[in-house]
Amino acid sequence: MPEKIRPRISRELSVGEVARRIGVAVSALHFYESKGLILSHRTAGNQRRYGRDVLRRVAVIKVAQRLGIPLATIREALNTLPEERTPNASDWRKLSEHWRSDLNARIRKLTQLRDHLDECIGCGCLSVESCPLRNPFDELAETGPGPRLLDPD
Amino acid sequence: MPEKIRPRISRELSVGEVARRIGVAVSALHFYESKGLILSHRTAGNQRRYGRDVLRRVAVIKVAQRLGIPLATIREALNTLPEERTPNASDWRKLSEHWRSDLNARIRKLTQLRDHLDECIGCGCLSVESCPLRNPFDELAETGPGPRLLDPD
DNA sequence: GTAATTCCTCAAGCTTAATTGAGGTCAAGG
DNA sequence: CCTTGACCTCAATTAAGCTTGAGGAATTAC
Repeated sequence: MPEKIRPRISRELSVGEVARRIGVAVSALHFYESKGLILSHRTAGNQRRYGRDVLRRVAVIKVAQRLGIPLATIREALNTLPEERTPNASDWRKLSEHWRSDLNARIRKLTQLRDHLDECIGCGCLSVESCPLRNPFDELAETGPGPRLLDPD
Repeated sequence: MPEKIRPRISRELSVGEVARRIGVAVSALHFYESKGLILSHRTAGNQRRYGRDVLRRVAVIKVAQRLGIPLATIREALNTLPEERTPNASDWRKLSEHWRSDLNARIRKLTQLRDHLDECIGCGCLSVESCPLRNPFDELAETGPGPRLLDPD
């Protein structure tokens, strides 16, 4: 046997390849693995090898982070993906639906804040009870009854 | 002189009073002071005393934090307020204007992200070059030339 | 006058999302 | 064979925004 199958051509990826291809640091991949967001198996020499779908997973992690979702929450969402098979388009779509309502809520909140900003900072009403900017409970208003601003979705 | 003017009735506030009235921890007020976001003077016994406008300042700090603005940036904004007199409605309004464009940019970004979410996570396009979700440079598009989504302000 | 609060300072700890470095191993090319 | 370069683990460090605790002083309440 003069030569093994060359790993460069196999569909398994090393940590450095994954890092280069999706533009994250190797240390970040180690970190994501330690937090349970991605999985790898090891070669005989204890090096990580990833299946191709890790590229998609990490891409999704980066997108979710831009949405402001913490890693722990991203991990939970990723854990809803099937483990027994490679996730398909429909699986990924479910993820994005999950986050879309979250995103809509956040957009709504920021929009509310913006719309009250001048009004409330300019005036003297910055009290927790009366001011829509200060009231920490308008979180509730987002999911509970009451008026909705923008994108009731 | 049977009794000093009672500090409770004076317009000066102790750190605990401020904390209770605006719903933050005393330690947070200490922290804001150490970071230069608020000022106090001291009694003969070295205790902090605040002018009334600290209530407004801290309320504004909390609102700005809900907008996602880091304390260092909030401090810079607060430093544009006049020191020689108590800030008036117009001074505060300038602050809110400063943050509004910031806010609009953030809302725009989140909205873009949302609009591409299904499309891009569902499909196979999550590459840094081609995908609007993955492209880290669409930050530039917000301040540079090119199409604008929502609220060109 | 004394007990209960409240306040003071300073240092250390917490969380998130990583990065950096030390010390050592693995793999590939010449 | 031997030198790079990529990889390994583990511990420490970073930054933001605070909180917690220790040890002690000031203020208020009775």
